[in-house]
Amino acid sequence: MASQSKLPIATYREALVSSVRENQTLVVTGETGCGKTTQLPQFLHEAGLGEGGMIGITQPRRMAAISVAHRVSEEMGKSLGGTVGYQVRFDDCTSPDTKIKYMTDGCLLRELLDDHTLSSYSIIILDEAHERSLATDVLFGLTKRLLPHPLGDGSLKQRDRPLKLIVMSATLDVKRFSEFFDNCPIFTIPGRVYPVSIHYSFTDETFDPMKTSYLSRVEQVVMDTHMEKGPGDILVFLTGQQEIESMCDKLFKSAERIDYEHDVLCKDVLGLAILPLYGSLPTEQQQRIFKQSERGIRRIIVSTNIAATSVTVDGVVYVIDSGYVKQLSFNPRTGLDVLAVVPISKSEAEQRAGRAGRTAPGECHRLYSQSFYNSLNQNTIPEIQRASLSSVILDFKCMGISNVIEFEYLDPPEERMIAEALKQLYYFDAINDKGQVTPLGRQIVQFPLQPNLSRVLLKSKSLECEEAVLPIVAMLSVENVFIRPSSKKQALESMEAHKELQEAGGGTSDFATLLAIYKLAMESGNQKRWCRDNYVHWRSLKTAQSIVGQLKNILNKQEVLGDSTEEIRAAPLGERVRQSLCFGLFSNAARLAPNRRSFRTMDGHSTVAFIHPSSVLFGCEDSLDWIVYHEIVDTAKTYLRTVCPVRYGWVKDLLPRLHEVDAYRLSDCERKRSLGGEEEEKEEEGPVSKKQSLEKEEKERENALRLQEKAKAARERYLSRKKT
DNA sequence: GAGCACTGC
Repeated sequence: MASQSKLPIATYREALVSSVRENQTLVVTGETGCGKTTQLPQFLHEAGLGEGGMIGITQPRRMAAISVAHRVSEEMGKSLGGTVGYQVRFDDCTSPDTKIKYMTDGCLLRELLDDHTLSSYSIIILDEAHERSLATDVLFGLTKRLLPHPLGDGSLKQRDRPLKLIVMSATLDVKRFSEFFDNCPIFTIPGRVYPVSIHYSFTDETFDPMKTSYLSRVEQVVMDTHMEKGPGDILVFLTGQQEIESMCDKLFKSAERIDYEHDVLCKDVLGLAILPLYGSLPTEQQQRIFKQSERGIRRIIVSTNIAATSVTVDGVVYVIDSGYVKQLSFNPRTGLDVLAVVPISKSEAEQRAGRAGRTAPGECHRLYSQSFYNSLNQNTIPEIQRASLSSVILDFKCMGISNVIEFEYLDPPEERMIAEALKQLYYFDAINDKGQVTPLGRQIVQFPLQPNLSRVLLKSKSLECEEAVLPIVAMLSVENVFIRPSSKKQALESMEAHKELQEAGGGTSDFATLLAIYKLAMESGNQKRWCRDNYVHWRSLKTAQSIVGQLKNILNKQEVLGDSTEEIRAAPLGERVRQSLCFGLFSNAARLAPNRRSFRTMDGHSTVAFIHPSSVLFGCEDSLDWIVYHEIVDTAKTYLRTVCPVRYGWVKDLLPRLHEVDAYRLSDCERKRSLGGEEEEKEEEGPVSKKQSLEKEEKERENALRLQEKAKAARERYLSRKKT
């Protein structure tokens, strides 16, 4: 209790409670560490505000939901799972007594699918809203519908008592949240953060964003900081695993050199510990970050963006910020996911700098110039505007939200992103050509999978091969299972090991390899050891195992029409598995080109692509004809990853569907619905002209961009001439 | 002949 009352939020207890009491919606803002996440739910509970139902608090991450629930139950002196509980995937720690429930945003979204009015909650708190995760953004719009008119749209009034909604966020961009909820009040809690001084390592003259030599600059700034500055750990933000590993090597070498030349470096700092930090790092190695450094040892943590939000590193006084991040975006024009290195946003830069001021005043060194900073976007583009939306759109359709274009988004995605999602859903027969959800769509939405994988799984049940397909689908939905070490010797060893696993799968398809890995690991006496010996990520495999269990439960509840005839039953298991894969992934079909090396995709884009070198079928192109793939990635070339040969006979009846309906026609169904529909005679003419006008718009946009580029280049040429 | 940031159901 003593530590609790010291939190900045304690002073505002009464004011906060009455604010919540008086308002339908409220935005609460305060820096990390002010105690809002742990204290506010307790205040509300103790004030009796949660009597009509639970107080639900969403978090973007599992770890946060679990650990916060632990802390709060301890503070309240109750056992976890009673008054205070949590729910994350695979782990429901709640009971009928639970009054305060911490959960992931994804979990609440799932719950909303079964209970459109969230009838078991009296208050919903959307925490960490500034992070703008896809699920939280969707929850913004969905919960708003539950609020009484005129705030909500009045479409859902079935709740016997109105829901209260609280949005919690760091201090940035809070006004927008309030505006979204009809200018609801904003409650600000002062935080406890130390000042961080900002230093730009470049001037405009010395900084060239096109030059990627910033790694050597990183090394120099880190070593300078180490040599010249007082105690405190150094946190370096880079973009990816490889970059981090090579930077750690570099730093290690130059630290050795300096050690040799100077003997003792800095009065208070006797040595260095150089620690890499990124998501796929084994958990034990990540744990080293949580341990405080030994006295006199300075830690240099070289990290991806994971240290900006997900992992808290204590003791950091110096932050070195590269200014870049790796970010995944979906390109609706090509249908490709692109993982690219892009400049961070201003708010991301602030977030990184803030990591230096958690325990003492700190310093942030930005490896760019002031004007580069000025040119950055204010905020990162929210995930909902970057991600593929097919799952979210299907969720909407199943919740009875018929018009997904007019839905109230905090930041609406581009219409072509929505159109692309509708098209995908139509391909899978999850919606019909009028944009209405089909019975298959209602089944697909039950699974925590990408829609195409749900379809694979459902087909496998009707072909009676789900025991083999379940692990495959699970393995496809976890992060990459193959470990690729950076050292040469180990890299060779890992390749040998992976070759053997491909052999074990029969060498026929990459999906078969995944199944073989799953089976072999399960059969081995010591899974962890087996994984280490075979260069397979144990963590991913464990997750896949849990997913298999979860999917099996859901699949058992589904009624699947058995189209399994005598003939099908007589077919070998491998055939049936491939047929299931083909049925779900047919929009990812590709055909061998006449050059007998490359493939052309059948998704309408007719992209030229190659089988990825890591595939078991790499080098066997000549013997193939039709394949389906799980992923298409644009790296050195356009590659198809995880592929499987299929028969033309399996795809030929499915493929026409890829050309049956136009994405914008589906969008039109959405728009028509918002007008009240029924304008039948316009059906023929409307969509075409709409499509044309959209194409025109697109063209105009492209032209404008091209002109901008041209002008920019001309200006740069001019400026450089002027300089010389 | 490659190279995957981070979450979540």
